[in-house]
Amino acid sequence: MARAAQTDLAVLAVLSVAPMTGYAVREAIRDQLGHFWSESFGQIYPALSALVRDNLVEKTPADRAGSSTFSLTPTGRDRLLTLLSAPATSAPARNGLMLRIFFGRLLGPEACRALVQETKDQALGQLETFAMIRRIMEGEEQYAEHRPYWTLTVSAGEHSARAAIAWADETLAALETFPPLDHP
Amino acid sequence: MARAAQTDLAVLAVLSVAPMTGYAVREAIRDQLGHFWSESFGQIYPALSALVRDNLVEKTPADRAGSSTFSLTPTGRDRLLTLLSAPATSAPARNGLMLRIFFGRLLGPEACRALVQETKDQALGQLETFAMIRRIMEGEEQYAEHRPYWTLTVSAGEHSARAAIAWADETLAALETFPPLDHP
DNA sequence: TCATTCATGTAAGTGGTTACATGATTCA
DNA sequence: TGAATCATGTAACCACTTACATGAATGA
Repeated sequence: MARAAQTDLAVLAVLSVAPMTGYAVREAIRDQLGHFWSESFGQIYPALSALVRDNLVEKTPADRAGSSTFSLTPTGRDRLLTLLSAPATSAPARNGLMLRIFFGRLLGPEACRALVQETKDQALGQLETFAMIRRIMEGEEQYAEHRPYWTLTVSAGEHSARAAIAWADETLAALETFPPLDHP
Repeated sequence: MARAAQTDLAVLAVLSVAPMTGYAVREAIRDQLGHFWSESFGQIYPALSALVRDNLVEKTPADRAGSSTFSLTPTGRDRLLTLLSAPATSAPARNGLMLRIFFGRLLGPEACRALVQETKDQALGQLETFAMIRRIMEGEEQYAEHRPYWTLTVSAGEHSARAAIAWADETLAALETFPPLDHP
């Protein structure tokens, strides 16, 4: 297995939609994949260099402004398909909210309510964001072939956010019935 | 900010329920926190050593079998409350499934259906696991004060799994209407 | 002219995983 | 007697984050 296959995958994938600069790759990852993927800034350029070295990506000479465009080579496209077909390795779970709720007896019901309310507010905000993304996507015609798939990921985000809100409502109600802290 | 605060938090938290061996800490994290938290094996003992060095955890001398019990000191309890009160730092999102769906046009509807079906099956399995956890928790009386909080995290897992199933059903239906790959 | 955005990188540090290594205890 | 479990650790490696550093183009 190649090292940093995850980052390679994301970079190759965004380049498959259109050739672009490294800066644009970063923006695409942040703006289009942002709600389910992230690459830290300092990783994209090293990854691009390695991909160019391995002939998976082609770099056009820099113009006078110093910017250059990167595009997929045929080999790069093959590699992308291979990576996409490989099973997704999921990062180990680390949900700080759940850890705090699990040991909620130590914090007490009041502090837990605050945490849950915060989560609910975030989920509500996410729903608004997704609604906005849907509106934006309706207007764009150039990526018509991709749009049905993109919509599926938005829908997943919405399902997840609604689930979070439903849980939060139940939990806020339940926490009202919990006894307060003995040792405040 | 302390280094490895996340691991310290998890270790201190499980020790707050009862004193135990390092091995038992590992098992508790895997078995009780497993569905929302993980610590890799090689991190627990170093973390325990550091916590002992900093007087947050007390280590009883090893018996002839070489095992020793760790327990929270009063300072350790304070530190635990501090860490629990700090805002949860969430790891950057990296959802391999969503990445593959987003670029689903490259894989084609059939391959996507397989991925989504797999996700649905996993979620169904999780629901069974949660049902089992609920049954087990009903029987245990010794941690009665913690149980209401533990139940909240199980409920969160159930909400999340049901949301995944609902999304999967919608998505499987939608994918049937997508045009097949042009370049197979 | 000055702030913002576009653009490309490097370097240090670190949190975390994986694999290795060892040995006692328990129970079949 | 031998396998599985309990128990404790180390070492190497790596992916990733954060901060640093630089400079051109754009537009107010």
